[in-house]
Amino acid sequence: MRTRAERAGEPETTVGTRERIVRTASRLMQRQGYDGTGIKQISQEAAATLGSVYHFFPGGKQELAVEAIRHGDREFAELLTGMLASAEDPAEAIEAAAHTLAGQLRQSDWVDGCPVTATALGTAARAPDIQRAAAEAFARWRGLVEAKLRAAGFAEGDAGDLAHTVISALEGAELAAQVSRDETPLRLAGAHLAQLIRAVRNTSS
Amino acid sequence: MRTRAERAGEPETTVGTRERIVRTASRLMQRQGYDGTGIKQISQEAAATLGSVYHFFPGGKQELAVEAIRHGDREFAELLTGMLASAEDPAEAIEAAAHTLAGQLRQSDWVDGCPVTATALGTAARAPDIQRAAAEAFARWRGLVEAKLRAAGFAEGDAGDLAHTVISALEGAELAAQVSRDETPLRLAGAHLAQLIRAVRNTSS
DNA sequence: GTCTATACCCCGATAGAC
DNA sequence: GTCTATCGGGGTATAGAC
Repeated sequence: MRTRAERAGEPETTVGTRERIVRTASRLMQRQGYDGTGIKQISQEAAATLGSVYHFFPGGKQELAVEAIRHGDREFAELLTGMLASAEDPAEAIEAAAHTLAGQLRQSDWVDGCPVTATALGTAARAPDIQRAAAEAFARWRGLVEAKLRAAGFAEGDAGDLAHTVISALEGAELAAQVSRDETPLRLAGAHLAQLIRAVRNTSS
Repeated sequence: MRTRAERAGEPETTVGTRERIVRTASRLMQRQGYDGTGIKQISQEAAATLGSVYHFFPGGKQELAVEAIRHGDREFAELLTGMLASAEDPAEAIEAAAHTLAGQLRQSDWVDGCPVTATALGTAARAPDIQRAAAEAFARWRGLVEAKLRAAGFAEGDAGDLAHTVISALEGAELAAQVSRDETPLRLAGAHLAQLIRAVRNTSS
């Protein structure tokens, strides 16, 4: 049951148990993956009992993973929205976003990558719910990039296509940066995506 | 101990136990990740006993994971070499590679993605050996792309930078295609990478 | 809603015969 | 090199008091 303050959307100093569990699950699965994260670990780090976890998530670990991915989805969507607003020119904004991601990744000692990839990878075959939630996250992020390009005057087809590649390249570059513990892939992806966006703009004008 | 035929590099109809274990581990971890794959499952599907696994890999699951990643590394390097040789123009070759990857991914019902990503993700913090093996794989693949670009006349710096983004974008697009069960991300990444390569060629000439 | 206790199973790893 | 048996621990999930 949600608290009154949560229903009203009011700010509160302490977070409800359910939200604490979701946030902890999202953070742990982002770093350790679905199978690498135990429900007991989640309950302990969230300062909740095992009974509370199954009270809020009777569907068990799978249901919790879906909520964790949705949480990461919203979280990254907010971050991306802010990054895209940092410059009017979409090429500049995307390049700035890549640099921001690189900085955050380095700051976490290369452990906090994409908040849905690690959870979704390896579970796709077993858990369609998790795969669907991850697909929705990617689609939402792509929609944000597409809107930014449309606002800058890109045609509908070009904007949608470019948004696909922007998200793919950022995902892959973050992955490569994590694996190699080096922000070079993200820096180069940002520069090349900016160049690509400008090239598409020139060909269609 | 390797068999005489293996030492001599001769073809043989049956594969040794050690190689069978490595191949099975590589395939299973590619689909299920490190924590999602059990040693017992590996030994069963490889038609080997648990004792044989620990005989060949006294370092246990971690040592086996490192060998599985190295196997996937070599395997994909061969595939990539073939794809890059499909056209003289690197832009055409990369786009063809993306289409080939899309076809293979679809053929596996979206489960056989990158052979090292799933294994490496989530274990980087715990197992430096695995992270290092994954980084070496990415570096090798990047080297192959860089050599292709250099052979086509690209300057050293441009070739290295582009190779980074080519690998990142292909990785990310394969990930996105897997998650969304749709080959669109790979198709678009191929087309955009070709466009980017041509744009860089024109700016430096 | 929260807590403890526990059922039940599979995990990685080892021992030692053959 | 191969095989079986087993150990100790942790996994998910449930039961039921409070």
